[in-house]
Amino acid sequence: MPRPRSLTETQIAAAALAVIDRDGLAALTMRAVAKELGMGTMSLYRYVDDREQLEGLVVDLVLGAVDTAPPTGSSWRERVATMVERVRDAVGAHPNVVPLTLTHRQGSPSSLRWGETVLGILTEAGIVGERRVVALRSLVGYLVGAIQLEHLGPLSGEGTRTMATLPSTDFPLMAETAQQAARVTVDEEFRLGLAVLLNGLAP
Amino acid sequence: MPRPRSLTETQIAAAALAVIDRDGLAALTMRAVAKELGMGTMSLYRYVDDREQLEGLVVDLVLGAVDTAPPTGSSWRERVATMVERVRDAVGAHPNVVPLTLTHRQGSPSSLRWGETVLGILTEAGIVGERRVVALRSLVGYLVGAIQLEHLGPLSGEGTRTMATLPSTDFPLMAETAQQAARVTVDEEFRLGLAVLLNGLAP
DNA sequence: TCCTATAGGCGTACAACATACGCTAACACG
DNA sequence: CGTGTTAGCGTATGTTGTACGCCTATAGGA
Repeated sequence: MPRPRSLTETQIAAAALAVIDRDGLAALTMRAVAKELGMGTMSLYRYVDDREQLEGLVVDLVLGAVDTAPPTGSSWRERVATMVERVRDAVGAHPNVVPLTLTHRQGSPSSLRWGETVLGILTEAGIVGERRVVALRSLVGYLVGAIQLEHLGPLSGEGTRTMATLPSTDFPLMAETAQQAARVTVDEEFRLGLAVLLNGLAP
Repeated sequence: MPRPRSLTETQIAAAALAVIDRDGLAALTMRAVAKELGMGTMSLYRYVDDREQLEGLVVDLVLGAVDTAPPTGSSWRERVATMVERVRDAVGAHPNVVPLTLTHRQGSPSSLRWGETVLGILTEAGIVGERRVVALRSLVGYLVGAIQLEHLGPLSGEGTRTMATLPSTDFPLMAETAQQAARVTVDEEFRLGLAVLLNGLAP
């Protein structure tokens, strides 16, 4: 009976994501998103209660791109690693949204599906009960932290270079480690750290 | 020759931290901090270039409370765990600053001292070279991620309760895991996850 | 003792922001 | 062809970070 909506939540999230990808996270304003959609600013509020809700939609969109189907791989470690790396890749495709992924609680369907798949792999591997709780928690913790460090942290890219030029007298081990770290790819570091964690899950 | 400064950076950071602790992170405005210091708003800019720099001072203050002296403990794992938990405790004392700890690159002296001490323990344990790089990176990654989840994430506190009331038909393992997780303390989860990681570092 | 250079303190001003409110017009259904 | 509902939006408000320029407190030299 009433006038139909002309926009879907996905379209709105896509517009916001386009703004973020193009102009950075600081450029995410209600005005900018509305303009991206070709609407007036206040029209956006017909679809979204709040700026915070808009940010949530963006996170959902990015995380929704993660393939949550159980991967086919030989060992359970490889399969879990694949699941973790899928999230890393999805987020890595939109580096500017990284800060949002934390502020916004991920109770989204994508996150649930992802967790369900990972728990399935762990269960097949004989990890159940409290050990499974800790395993999932550790994996998510490492994933979140590593993504964060990769995109904002001191140990990656520019930060490593800065540390490598430290006064070696005050922090000799840090300086040495920074130089060694420069010879390791960001991808390798992520994978190797994940391997350490998976290794620690062994019975 | 000129008029002397009446405030130290620490005093400013403390005032900002007081505002954050009392009224939340959203209440951190230049006006609020200035009022907390009993000054006019613009006077703050004599000491700080930017709001971002002010946030950096707050993070430094919180992280500066971490004891970076090498702990006395039997095994190297225990000593590393102590170092990691010291950071968790320091940040946990001011939960509202958690989002700031990530946005702001930690090249602070406290972080460097902390890293140096941890690297020392790892070196004593015979972990050197690339393995040491990966070890430090994993530890920091887990630390950052776990803190984040603990304070903003879906797997802790209220989030767990929400998940426990999920439709068990769609996500049976997630629902089961959430119920099991409810019987594990947040502290226990953090420590056990850390133990998994440390276990994985074994040669 | 007074003078002066320097920098601290702050009032005002402005642009950008999120968002409340209320209007008008478009649509679906009878 | 009405009529009710809602989309779209113009206007207005309060809050934010911060540039600018004034006044004044202070320390060192005269």
